[in-house]
Amino acid sequence: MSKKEELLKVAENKVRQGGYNNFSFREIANEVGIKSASVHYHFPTKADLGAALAHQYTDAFLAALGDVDEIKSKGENPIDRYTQIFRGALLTDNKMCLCGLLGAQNESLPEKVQLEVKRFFEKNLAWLNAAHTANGETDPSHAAIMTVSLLEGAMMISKALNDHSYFKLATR
Amino acid sequence: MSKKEELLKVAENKVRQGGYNNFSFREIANEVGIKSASVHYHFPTKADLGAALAHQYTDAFLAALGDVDEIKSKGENPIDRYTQIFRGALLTDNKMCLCGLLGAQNESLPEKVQLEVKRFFEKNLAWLNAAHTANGETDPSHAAIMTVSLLEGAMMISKALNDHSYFKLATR
DNA sequence: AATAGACTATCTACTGTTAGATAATTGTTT
DNA sequence: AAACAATTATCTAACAGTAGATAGTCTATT
Repeated sequence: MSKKEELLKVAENKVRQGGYNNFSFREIANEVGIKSASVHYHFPTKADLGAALAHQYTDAFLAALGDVDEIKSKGENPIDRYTQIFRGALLTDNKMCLCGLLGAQNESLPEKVQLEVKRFFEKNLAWLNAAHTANGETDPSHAAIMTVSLLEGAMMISKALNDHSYFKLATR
Repeated sequence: MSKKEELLKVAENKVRQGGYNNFSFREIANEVGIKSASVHYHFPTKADLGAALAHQYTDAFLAALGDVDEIKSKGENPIDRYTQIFRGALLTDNKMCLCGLLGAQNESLPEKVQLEVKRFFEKNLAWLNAAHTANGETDPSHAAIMTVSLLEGAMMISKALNDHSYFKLATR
């Protein structure tokens, strides 16, 4: 793994724990074994790093989701798949959704980062819309916002109460 | 309004925009017209201020909710009341729920603050449990976590997309 | 020779925090 | 009523630590 990739990985964990201000160039540089000034070679500004982080996260998330039609053709429910990916993020990593946390603190973020967070949710809603449509829902766009809201909210509250059983209960 | 109250008000707005790290003693001192050192007279440490903030927010929230039985006796639905209070927080102030944002970044917060955030959600769930019970729900504790998750999540996503119509759609 | 990727060294601005002083008010004792 | 003591709320000044960022240098690999 390149230093650049290592930096993103380390920063992602920190942001998912405490938001955009929860990492510094010095910290992540130390953790991957380079100097803080060298981080600026890969990411000119902190906003660039934050934007790259959210972009990469979104791409990985969409890749994990896969194609709605393909899921349907296997006889699976895409909404179950979606829920499982959220569950994995919380239970395996014990971390918030990166873009959920960034979205909540949206107003204080550099514009570059805001745009990437927006992209995450637009792509999510589009995918969920397609999924609910494929499921024959009468109001797929309503169902889409309900699904993502419930999951992000349940994640947030499970973190706040430090008890994942709340997430499990909400997604039962 | 006393300086102490002013400090809390100003800090609350900043935290609701960008989280716990989105205010400094200097900033809030400037905004209320005192010196940063004087803030420490009212709140020894930043953790004390954060905890006071969340505690006050919770108390005000509970006061606004009122008593479930009283609401029922007027023939109103307490869940509608609950939803309306969230809606007001988002549409009027254009701000996140304080404890929602803090809950999301829980891991990075001082323990004092974590405890107050936990209190917020425990009190909310208890209130919602009573409300759903009064409404005759078959599984009130499940309904309670669903309600608060959906509202917090919808709030987060509306902030992320900078479009309150998503909240309206989710709470239709 | 040129580029990539790191380095050293430094900058300015800001962080929470503390010490110590001051003035104004309030309460208590003479 | 006057004198003393304590409390409240603020101030100035300074601290050590951290923030993101920049300029210039070195060393490999291409």
